[in-house]
Amino acid sequence: MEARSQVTPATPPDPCDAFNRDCPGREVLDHLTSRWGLLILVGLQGGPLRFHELRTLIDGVSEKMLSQNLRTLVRDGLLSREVLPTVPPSVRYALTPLGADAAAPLETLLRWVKGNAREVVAAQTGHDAGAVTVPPQ
Amino acid sequence: MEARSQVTPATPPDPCDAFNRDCPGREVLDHLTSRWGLLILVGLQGGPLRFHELRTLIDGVSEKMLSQNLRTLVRDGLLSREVLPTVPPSVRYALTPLGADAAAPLETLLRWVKGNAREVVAAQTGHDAGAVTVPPQ
DNA sequence: CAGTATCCTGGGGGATACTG
DNA sequence: CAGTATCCCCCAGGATACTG
Repeated sequence: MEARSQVTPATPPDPCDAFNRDCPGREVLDHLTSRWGLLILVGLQGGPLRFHELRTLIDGVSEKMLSQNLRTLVRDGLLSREVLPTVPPSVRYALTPLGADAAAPLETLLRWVKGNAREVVAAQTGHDAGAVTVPPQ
Repeated sequence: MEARSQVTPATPPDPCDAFNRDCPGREVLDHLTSRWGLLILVGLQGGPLRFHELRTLIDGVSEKMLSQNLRTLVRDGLLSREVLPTVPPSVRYALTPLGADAAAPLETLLRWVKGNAREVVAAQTGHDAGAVTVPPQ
């Protein structure tokens, strides 16, 4: 294994660039940036939450979508799922170390949006106003 | 207004939290994290590109989707679109300052995926192997 | 409480063809 | 070259109902 010095001196073994269609990163990226997946990951940064707590936190998500996304993220190794042996069963979802790692840039993104959404909306309306295809006479 | 001081003393004027369903940030977030939107923004970090250059860079995108996403991002004020008066018309897309600002966290995310996609894939296969519903025998 | 199952609809998104 | 228009399929995702 260490005899491979001739091929690529210092090139990191990363053929997994999302700009390529066959890269597995495409799928991972889709999970991370899916509308609900992103909010789940970031929402869990404050600590573990139960199903219904997540449902409450993430306004507008349906049970189906929440459940579906949770399963995907657990499968991806980004979340852990722990069933507590209480009488009404309760399940606790938490970020794995890998998930916490992924959540960080997502939170940065979310914060950017929070701070700049209004500016974007302003740009939209400005654009719509300026893009008059039919100049008045 | 000040008579309502009992409710929330020092609430920051940011009702635009993407965790709320009616927040305009939801839509902005969708544009930023859409499969092609993200790659366009990050792809333009190296400098302006023309339509077909983007099409080549972003493997697998159709002309329709590229065009559609470009229009959306221009409208959002994240990209600029400049038509050059050449004989075969050429169009140059570039990040606006706002767009460059947004692209930064997206690039961080993309780099994370690039570095950790394999680990996620490994988690997936491990999960699939462990989740044997029908024990062999 | 924490889901799964089923039905159904809108639109994301690909392929192809045409235009300025 | 840089798109727009059209057709069409598939599935994300909501609503509702049922289960352990």
